[in-house]
Amino acid sequence: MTTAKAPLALVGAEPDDGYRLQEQIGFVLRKAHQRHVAIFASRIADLTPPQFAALARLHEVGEASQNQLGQMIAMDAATVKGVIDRLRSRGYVELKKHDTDKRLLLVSLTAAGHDAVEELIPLAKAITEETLAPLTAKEAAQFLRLLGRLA
Amino acid sequence: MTTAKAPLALVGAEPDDGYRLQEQIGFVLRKAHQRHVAIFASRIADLTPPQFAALARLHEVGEASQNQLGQMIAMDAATVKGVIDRLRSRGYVELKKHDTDKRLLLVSLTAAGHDAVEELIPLAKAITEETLAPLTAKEAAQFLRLLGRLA
DNA sequence: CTGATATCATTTGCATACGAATGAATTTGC
DNA sequence: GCAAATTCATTCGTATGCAAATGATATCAG
Repeated sequence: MTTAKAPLALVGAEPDDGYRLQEQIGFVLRKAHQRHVAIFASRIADLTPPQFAALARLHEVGEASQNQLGQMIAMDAATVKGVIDRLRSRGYVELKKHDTDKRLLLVSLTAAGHDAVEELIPLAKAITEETLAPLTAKEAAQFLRLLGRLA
Repeated sequence: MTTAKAPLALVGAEPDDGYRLQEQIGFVLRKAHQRHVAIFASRIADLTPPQFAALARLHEVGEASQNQLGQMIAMDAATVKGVIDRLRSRGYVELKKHDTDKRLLLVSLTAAGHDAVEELIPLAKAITEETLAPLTAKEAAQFLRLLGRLA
């Protein structure tokens, strides 16, 4: 039996021993996300990515209850409420009660919100491009495809 | 001029018009990260990913100042402090002042922290595997390689 | 040596993010 | 029809995450 504490020139058969944080998907995912958020902030200073996601989705679908919107942008009810509150205080969205179902609070873009989204969409595309800049076009497409399967 | 509001059976030559949140890297990255955190929580209930990252890094390097540790796990000083505080209140790490440089606060694992990391490392590997499960081994390797370039 | 700079830890304020609890309103099951 | 289960919005508590300010300490420049 081998009594060596550390493998000397190991033959590639002992994958269990080393643990490197850099190889853990979560750690790298977190760092990539951080980098993206920084790029976003440098180009769109007055909105956060979640806020923009809410506006962009409302621009697509027109109107939704808070819960529905949350599902559409992967946010739980508590988080959505905070995001919508802040967007409302800036005049980008408005709330109104549903006609028949008194539980629902419908969210929609104001005119200002609509204008803001349309102005920001080109910037958002540029942000995606800058985030993917370290990759070639082919790699970026591959990456987006795989990332989509993990999300 | 065309007055149609929506393109009817468009020929695939108009990439500028559509904006789909699903295609924005940040949105998908955020969702993938959320999914990973959920997997992590289901397997390691009593630590968060950042807390585990701090423990794992200390396990690698032995001892570091708060700022150094922050750089090693991509956390700013304010965030590190909170994470270390919580780990300390659980007895996983301890702090001591640097001998000569009175500004530095050195962080290191306690015996309990050391044991915890070694127990959790196999679970962390399983978490990475589960997160990458939607991909084949080849795709996962490719994905990790590309993600590393973006992080 | 000393004033300017830099570094470190800390604190505050704001913004996600989620679990859990709550009360109001709706839908289901029988 | 009506009790049970569900849905919705809200609130609370905890945990990142970052910008900015602060005070203590160290280093650097001249």
